[in-house]
Amino acid sequence: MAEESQLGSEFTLAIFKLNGQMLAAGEKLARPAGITVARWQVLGAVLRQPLTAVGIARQMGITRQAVQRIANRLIDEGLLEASPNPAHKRSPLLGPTPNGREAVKQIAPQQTEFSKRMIDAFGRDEFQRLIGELHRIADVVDEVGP
Amino acid sequence: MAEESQLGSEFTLAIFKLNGQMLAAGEKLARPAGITVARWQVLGAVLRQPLTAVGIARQMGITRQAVQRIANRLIDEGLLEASPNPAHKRSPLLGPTPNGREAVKQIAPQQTEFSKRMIDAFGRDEFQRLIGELHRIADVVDEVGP
DNA sequence: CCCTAATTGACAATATATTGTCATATTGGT
DNA sequence: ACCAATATGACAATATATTGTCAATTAGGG
Repeated sequence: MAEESQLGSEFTLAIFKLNGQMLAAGEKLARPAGITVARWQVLGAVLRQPLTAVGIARQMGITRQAVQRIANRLIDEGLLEASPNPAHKRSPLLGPTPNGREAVKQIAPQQTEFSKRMIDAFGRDEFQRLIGELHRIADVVDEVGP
Repeated sequence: MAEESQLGSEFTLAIFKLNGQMLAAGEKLARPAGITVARWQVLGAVLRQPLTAVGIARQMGITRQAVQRIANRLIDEGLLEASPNPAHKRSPLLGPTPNGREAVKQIAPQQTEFSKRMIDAFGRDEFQRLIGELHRIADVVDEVGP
């Protein structure tokens, strides 16, 4: 009976561990550019097109307040800028400044390097298969989650 | 060229998402017992035998300071107790109080239920295989990580 | 035995995230 | 056009985690 519980714990702890590893890897990559993983994610979200804070939050899967806080700091630091949103007076569109774009650009080569090493280690097909498995797991957790 | 980078990002974000899901699931399970996931993890680590704060940190994969902070609060709340450590005067052994044990016990049934639903959804063999994959991924990240 | 290393708890500063509340702006139905 | 419901940014309180520092303890080599 407790056997199921143990399997579930092992599963959860395995994911927590992976999260810690990827977070640590990300910090290591982002640090030279003077930013953190969270700021990198926010900047990354608006590289292609400006988004509102709420839009960034949706994409990142965290609360809008958390994004607001980071976005405000990025604006203070001159990496992000707000431009008027025709569709919403109180919710400006947020986009990267040249400095913000530069910071993300600085990280890119090492991030690509790291990705390549991962892909090489697993094999490209296998790596893609694993990503598929992760998505599938997320779907199942969404379904059966408490 | 940037294709590798994208695959790597997708992988990382999939793990971040899973982490968020399992964290949310854990909070939902732990809340009725009046504790959080982090406190549950700390209490769970010392159920079988008392450990020092550093020992708990090692098992949880976080820094000793983070564990200290949580342990101190758990002691304040009467869920954890320190007993003299013959092997180290400054580093007491931490173990659950009856109340602490009770809190964890309260969570167990729902956690087992959730685990069962996950196992049923995947199939037992498949679920175990996935856990194996997660461990394997962690090993590879440890090897090739930046 | 002694002296240097490493370990450990305490404390502080900082970063990330959540929940809750408030005031204002936006939207949608009638 | 109006009014209720919703969305949004600002603000505050709380929880988790990291890094860095300090003093006291412990461990290990000579």
